[in-house]
Order: sequence, then C-alpha cells, then structure tokens
Amino acid sequence: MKNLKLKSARAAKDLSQQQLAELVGVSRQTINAIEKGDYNPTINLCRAICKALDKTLDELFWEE
Amino acid sequence: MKNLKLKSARAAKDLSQQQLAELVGVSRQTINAIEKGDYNPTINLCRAICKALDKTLDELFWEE
DNA sequence: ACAGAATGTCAAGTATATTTTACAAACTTT
DNA sequence: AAAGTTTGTAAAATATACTTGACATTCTGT
Repeated sequence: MKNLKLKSARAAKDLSQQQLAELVGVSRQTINAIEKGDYNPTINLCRAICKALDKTLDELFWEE
Repeated sequence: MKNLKLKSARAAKDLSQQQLAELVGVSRQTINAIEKGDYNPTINLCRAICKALDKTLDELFWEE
C-alpha cells in the first residue's frame, strides 16, 4: 500500500524524490517505489529517510 | 552494533530465537544475526518482530 | 558429570532490494 | 505552446537479505 506519510513529510520539506534520494544515498526510483508502496526497504534506509525528514520510524513506517 | 533492545524484549516474552523466528516466519540464524547487529533487516521483518513482541519500531529499531 | 536446549558462527545457495538506463506522462514556468 | 522539472514505470544487472545445513560453544536442569 502507498506510503502517503512519507510523501507528505517529503512535501513538507519541499524536497523532490530526486533530492531526497541524494540526501539518503539511493536512486530516485527507490524512493519512488517506497512511496508507491510496492516494496520493502531495509531498516537502514528507513532510518536514513527518517533522519533526512526529521521524523521517526513510527511516524513514517508503522502500519496497523 | 548489537540490538540489545530486541534481545531483552524477546527475553521478556520468554521466547527463544527459534520460537521468535517461527512466529515471524524467518530462520533462527536471521534472528540471531539481527540481535548480533551485523545486519540490516527489511522493514517488513522489523514490523513483524515488533508485532510479535508487542513493541513499536521506535522501541526496537531506532538508534541515534 | 551428563543430556538437552539455546546460542554463535560459517559457507554455499536462493530470493529480493537496489541500481542503471531509458522513456512517457504530468505539472510548472515562461 | 514550448522548455524544464518532477513523477511513474519497466527491464536487465548487481548487491545483499535470508535460507539451509552443519558444527561448536554456552547455558540449564537433572
């Protein structure tokens, strides 16, 4: 399922997928795929994304 | 670095690595490696572990 | 001390996360 | 409307998460 929390946290910082990708050291397609929701990133990448966006794991990656 | 929060949360539920592995559907070696800290699990596995141990991502997998 | 369970670790294989290249669609600005 | 940027998506290659099997070590109970 789509990760809209990530998408909106990124928007709140006015970053493009490309810019976030560079900040965390992955490709733009990886960020796109995570937002699109059809995959399963590693915890290290999730942590890097959280730090870049000033959020926690629970805020961006928890789901019931 | 070692994940002692996971190790102690597992101990608190009185589960062996083997039992936790079965609960979340991975091998015992995978749980062992995560606790040992020398690798980088996927977020889906982290979420499954959290649910099995009644913890959140921030509680078990956040690090400064 | 012995037996059984739990843990640590290693090597070789398989599954899948991530990259690279590339192109099309949508949105923004001039 | 044209040009530039952002996003969506796909296929092939590479890196790495995870499995399987096996053995040694430590811990627990009898």
